[in-house]
Amino acid sequence: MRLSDTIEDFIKTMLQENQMEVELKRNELAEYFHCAPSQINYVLATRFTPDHGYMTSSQRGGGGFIRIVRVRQTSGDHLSYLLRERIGESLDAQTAQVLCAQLAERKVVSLPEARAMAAAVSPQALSAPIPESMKNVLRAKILKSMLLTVLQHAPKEQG
Amino acid sequence: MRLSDTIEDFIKTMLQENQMEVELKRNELAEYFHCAPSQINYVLATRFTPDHGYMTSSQRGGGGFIRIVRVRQTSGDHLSYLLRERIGESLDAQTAQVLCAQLAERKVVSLPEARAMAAAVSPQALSAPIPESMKNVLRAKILKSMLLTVLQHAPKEQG
DNA sequence: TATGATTGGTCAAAGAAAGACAATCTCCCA
DNA sequence: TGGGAGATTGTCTTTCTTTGACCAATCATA
Repeated sequence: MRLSDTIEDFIKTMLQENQMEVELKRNELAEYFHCAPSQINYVLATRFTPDHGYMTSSQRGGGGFIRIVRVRQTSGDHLSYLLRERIGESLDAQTAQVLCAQLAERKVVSLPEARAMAAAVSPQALSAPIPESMKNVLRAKILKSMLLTVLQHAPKEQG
Repeated sequence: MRLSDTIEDFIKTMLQENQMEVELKRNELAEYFHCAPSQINYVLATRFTPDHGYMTSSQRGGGGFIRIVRVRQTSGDHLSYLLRERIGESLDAQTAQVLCAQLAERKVVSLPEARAMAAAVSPQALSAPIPESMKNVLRAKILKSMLLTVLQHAPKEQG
């Protein structure tokens, strides 16, 4: 397994043990995993972004730290956020996969539905002789279309 | 026997020994068979396609791999019929909608899944400045991709 | 209040796979 | 025997990971 994945798992375990919020020391963690400190930043940048459902902040200097918080949102809010703000007119394949995974994790849609959505906007599904930019536009439309359909048939949410 | 056939058999044996799912290293396999790494891609492209009932994915960079998953066959090779004959290389919007409805009716997929699938290949989802023929090709690919993914995770069928 | 120690951040280069694609090569068959 | 489909190879590109050098902020303390 890749080091970055190991570190990712380690942090996620810490999060679960600490009410989805954790503070860590970059240098300590790097030493623990025998890696460059900047590798920690790499892991955060690629696996703990807002799209992944996390917020990070940090403080330098003596007693410095990195704080990671799992963001909570009601499923309805998340859905409208995706439709209104996040997806937009164009969406690359990678981001699309991340967003679909989050839909399931946040229980906005069921796991099978999330899988179907991810499949619909995967690189394989859209492999065709058209420019990547056009594929990204299609991705956004396809995903929105599916989300709207889910929304239409979703059971009404309790206030 | 041709090398490609040998590699094909090798992978299929691996699949049977590993619950129809396997991860391999392209370079390792190429070295094992004393061939160019790209030959592995050739084997995958010609013998492990969605039409053949396989889904592949991969990861580049350090610790990279290629994953191959065999989708469980439905009775009487119904899946192969759906992929090859019913969907084929191209599918117009109307036929796609009918097909999705049928998939739900015949319990090949659940109703929410069918809705998502229909939404993904609707005219609205694919509205873009590309020729209709291209859209139809995309429809077929998108639908196949979703169908395979859903069936791949479907509960085991009773004999 | 300056100053040095203590952290974390940024960025670019190096390394490690896999993908894309074109150029050959083989083998069969009309 | 010549053409074409399929098979093989080589090369260049892209993507992801790891590392390291240098920068910026904060704290402790003189």
